[in-house]
Amino acid sequence: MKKPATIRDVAREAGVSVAVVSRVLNEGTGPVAPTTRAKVLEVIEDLGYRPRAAARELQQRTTSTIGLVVADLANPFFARLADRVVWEARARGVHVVVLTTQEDPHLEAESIATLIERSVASVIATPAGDNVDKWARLIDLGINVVFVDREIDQLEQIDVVTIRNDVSAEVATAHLIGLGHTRIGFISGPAATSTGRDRVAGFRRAMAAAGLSVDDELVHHIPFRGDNGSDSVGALLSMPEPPTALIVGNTAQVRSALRRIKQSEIHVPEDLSLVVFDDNPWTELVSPPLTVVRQPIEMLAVHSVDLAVGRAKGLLPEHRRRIEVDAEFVRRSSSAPARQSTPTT
Amino acid sequence: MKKPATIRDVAREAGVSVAVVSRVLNEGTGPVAPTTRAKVLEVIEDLGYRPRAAARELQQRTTSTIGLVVADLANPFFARLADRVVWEARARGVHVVVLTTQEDPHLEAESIATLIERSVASVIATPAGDNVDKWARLIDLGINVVFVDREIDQLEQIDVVTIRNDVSAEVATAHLIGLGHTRIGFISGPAATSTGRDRVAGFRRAMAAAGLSVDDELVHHIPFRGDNGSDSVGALLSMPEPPTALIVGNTAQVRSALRRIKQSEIHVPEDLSLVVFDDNPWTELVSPPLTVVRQPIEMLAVHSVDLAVGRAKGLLPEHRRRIEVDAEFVRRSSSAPARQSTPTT
DNA sequence: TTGTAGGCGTTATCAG
DNA sequence: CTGATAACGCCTACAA
Repeated sequence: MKKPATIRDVAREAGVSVAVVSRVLNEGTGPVAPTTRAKVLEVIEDLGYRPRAAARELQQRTTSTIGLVVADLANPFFARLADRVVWEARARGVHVVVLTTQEDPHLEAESIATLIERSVASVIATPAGDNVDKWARLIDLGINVVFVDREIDQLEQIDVVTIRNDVSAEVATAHLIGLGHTRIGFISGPAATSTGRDRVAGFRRAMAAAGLSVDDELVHHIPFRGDNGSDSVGALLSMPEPPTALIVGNTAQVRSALRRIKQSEIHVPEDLSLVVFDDNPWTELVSPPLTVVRQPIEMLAVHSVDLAVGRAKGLLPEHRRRIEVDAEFVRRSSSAPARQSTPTT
Repeated sequence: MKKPATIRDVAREAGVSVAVVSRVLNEGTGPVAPTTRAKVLEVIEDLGYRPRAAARELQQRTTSTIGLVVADLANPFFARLADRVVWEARARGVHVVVLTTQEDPHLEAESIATLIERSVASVIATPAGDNVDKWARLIDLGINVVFVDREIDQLEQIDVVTIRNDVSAEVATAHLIGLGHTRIGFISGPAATSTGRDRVAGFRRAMAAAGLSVDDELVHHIPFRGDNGSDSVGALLSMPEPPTALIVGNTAQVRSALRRIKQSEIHVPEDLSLVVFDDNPWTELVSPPLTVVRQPIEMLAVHSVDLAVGRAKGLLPEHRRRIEVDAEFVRRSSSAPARQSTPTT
């Protein structure tokens, strides 16, 4: 266990000053004679020298690290987002510190504190909805924040990358209406989240456009964590007049909801048409393959990293940016025409 | 965008020296009068002061950061591993820098270099199999390395956390043999990986124990990435005498394999019994629900973090540790008794 | 119990 | 083109 070589070791060994070594390390900082440069590079190689990140960060103001704050990586949506973010970041030479919050505002606050300590250049996050002041403080400290997927209304100055949630829900709803469904259930995220609200808004808009009224009992706002998807499905199916179609607009609860449906006597799509917000390869492997609203995760990630890194390098226009990407509606076999409406018992 | 307060600001504001502030920051470093401590804490709160991580790391030798090197987060196995690692690490007050390699040795080497620069305390990794010297160098620099899931034989001094791959495969195979199958296909990972080899070894052992010979054409070593699972299944099913049972021991290829089976005319489990290495909630939502070898990801993560953090704090015995955990065999409906063996066409 | 001063490894400023 | 040298923010002997 030998201690790592420092820039001084390299300088001595190469017979030059540390300043010169520093210059060959960060090209463009200053002039270096070709011969000297070669010599230095050779020594660096010999000693296996690597500049110490901590020392750099200390004297520069910023870091080549960005923080990624998501609820949890066990959720395929976040996992894939994280995967792309890490990948895109690497391509730009920056590292990613991943923090998970389990949708817990307290943990989120803690994560924010951590990111401040690490003086990251930027952070990409899917905010839970609270901690408005904490996020604001981050901005205040000059740390660039990019909200992805979700957003917080009060924080208007923060960059946002999101899918068109309302439109996506609208399309999904219109699809079902077109199939003759009139009683449609909608399971969404918490009303405190932008996605939870926007999707329901789109749903209502589509219903209204078709001249259909919405039975509020059919609209469920449920948390992302836990097994509420199952409960919601249970409640919906045991209604005196159950819906003939269901949209699960809460990606994290799709599995839970699906499990409950499988356990019941309900057949999809004969008894219940199903559309879910999820782009998970497994959705096409279940029976029947699910009609889905596929979120373009890659796009979300790319844009987020672009903003995060771009801001850090200060080469983006001052004003806050809001990037919306379209989700893709993929019709498969879980949605089908409504049966002749049978009068209530 | 005001610049962050430093320890000096706090000291001045509190009317004490930086040493005192430092002491209240790291309790136990030295004595501080209760009143002074209170005053300092108050100022810290007021100024929203946060010690700068880079400065700390610079003068201390080590970091409170560990690196996690996995192939990609889009793979649910790694995603869940990462999730637990991040979580367990947080519980111990350390951060995680996640790096992905896409199973590419070159990217892996790059990741290793990065981790050296960041002078992380430890790294948890699923090594691709090459880069033996690079990993060794990490050790040489005093950075603790923990291999999880896979390992590299030449690196005997490195801590390892893994499931009992051979036994798991043996159990799965014995299960199928018990159901009357004699021609069993096995799709495994690359022969260059420990998991790829060990699982096949277990498979062969079980076959031998039952007095069955193994047709080498039925054993496929395929990469983790790409769509080879589908190809393998295709090849297997189009053999003159196809297997009546199949074990997919390459988690990353389960989906690909499954998709191909669904596309074919083959019925599971009537025509083909199926057992896969995967613990993914979706495996029980497909039809039929899959019989699986469930990897205890949480255990792998916990032990890895324990080792990584424990080593970093130097409170673990010198000698290298090797932790093996049992995988859980979960029988569901994709495996069934073999039909009366029909003679070859 | 508290304060002073030196150093951690780099980069940046300014003379040579 | 190259070389001293002063920060960067924090910890830690060593003094007081």
